[in-house]
Parts: sequence; structure tokens; C-alpha cells
Amino acid sequence: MFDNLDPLLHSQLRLGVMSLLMSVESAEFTFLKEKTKSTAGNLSVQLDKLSEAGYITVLKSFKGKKTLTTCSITSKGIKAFEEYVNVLKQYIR
Amino acid sequence: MFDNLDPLLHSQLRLGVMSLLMSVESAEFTFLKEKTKSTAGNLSVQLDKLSEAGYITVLKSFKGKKTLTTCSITSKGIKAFEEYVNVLKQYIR
DNA sequence: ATATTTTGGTTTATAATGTAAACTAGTTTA
DNA sequence: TAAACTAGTTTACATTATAAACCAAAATAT
Repeated sequence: MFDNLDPLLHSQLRLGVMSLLMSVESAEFTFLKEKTKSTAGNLSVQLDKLSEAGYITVLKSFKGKKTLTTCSITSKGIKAFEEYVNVLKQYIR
Repeated sequence: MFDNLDPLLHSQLRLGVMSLLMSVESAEFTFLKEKTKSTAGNLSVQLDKLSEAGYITVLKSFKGKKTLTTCSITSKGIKAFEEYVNVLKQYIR
């Protein structure tokens, strides 16, 4: 009847991040923070979790002299997102 | 961009329950337990929360000599479910 | 030059939530 | 009449989410 919803994706903030990353090549930390209206701390923690799971890659570099954190979704992340959406459809028909 | 997902519905078990209740007149505790593959304890707690929120009504009666708990979704619950689904679509496009 | 604020984050403490184990009360079966 | 089952509830614990507090460097104001 109901399959399990990937708990990593079943979280408002992480889902928002993944949703954004599904539609762009890559996104900066500050961009994700603005779009999701999250605090930096919360976002940082959730990006770590997605990264740990291999759903995204997080690249730290520099934009001029400022640190720059850039995130991209991985193919594993894309698969997981698509699967999550499919399972979700069992719930919301 | 992303509206908030009603935290009461953004829970696998509660969402499963609401999903089931959306498609039936009413459902017995044991029916919900089987369909959602939840433990009785967990289900009991989550039904309380949905009931507290006014999303469902919980009626206790008897089936022969056995206690019987019957749940139905309220109009408030239906609205909340529909709104949740709409918001969710912002995330999963 | 040097305080002060801002930017771009991370760490960590706390609050909120989810879950199952332990329990209650009554019923059926052996 | 004792053991096992049904139908749940309570409660203790584990997990998760979140923001406050923090850090380092850069930009700005004094």
C-alpha cells in the first residue's frame, strides 16, 4: 500500500534544497539560504546530511577573497528524489 | 517560493492515515493499523494528534463486546490535506 | 590605523518529534 | 482457571530539526 518515504528527503528544508538543485546546474549556499528562507545554521546541517548520503556534492572555493560553498545534486540524488516523488504519489494519489 | 508544509501532515504515518481516510467514510483502528503497517502505540499517538488538531474524529464504541475505535476525516481535515498536497507540488513540481 | 559591521559559514545546545516497549483491561480458548 | 489474544493507551527513549552562539575573514566607518 504505502512504501516508505526516504526520511532524508521527507524534511521540508532538505526537500526544498533538493527541489532547487533538481533545476539548476549548481547553487551557492547563499542562494539556497534565500530561496528556502532558512537560517545559515540549519542549512549547513542539512547540506551536510545530504552530502553524507551522497545526494549532493558540496564544493568549497573562493569568490574573490570570500569563501564560497557551491552545491550540486548527484545522480544518486536525482534518483532518490524521483523515487521519493513516486512514493509520495501513493500517499497523495 | 516554498510555502510551509503543515507539520501535522508532513509525517509518514499521519499522512498515510489521512490518505486512507480521504477515500473512505470511516475506518477502524485495526484497519488503519494494517494498512499503514504501524504499531498500535504509534498509531494511537498519531491519531490523538490528528484528533487534537480537528483533522479527524475518533469515536469509541463496541463491536459486540470488544472495544471499537472508528476514525473519520473532518472537513477541516480534508481542507488541510488538500492544502498540503498543493504546497507539496511546489516542492516536487 | 583601528574599531565596527557584515558576510559566509560551522558547532553545539535545546526543543520537538517519532517510535516502540511496556502496560491496562477485557475476551476468547484450552 | 490459566494462558493467550485483542484492542488499544501510556510513557520512556531515540532521533531529528532548529536556532543561538560562535568563528574567521572582509568590508566599511571613524
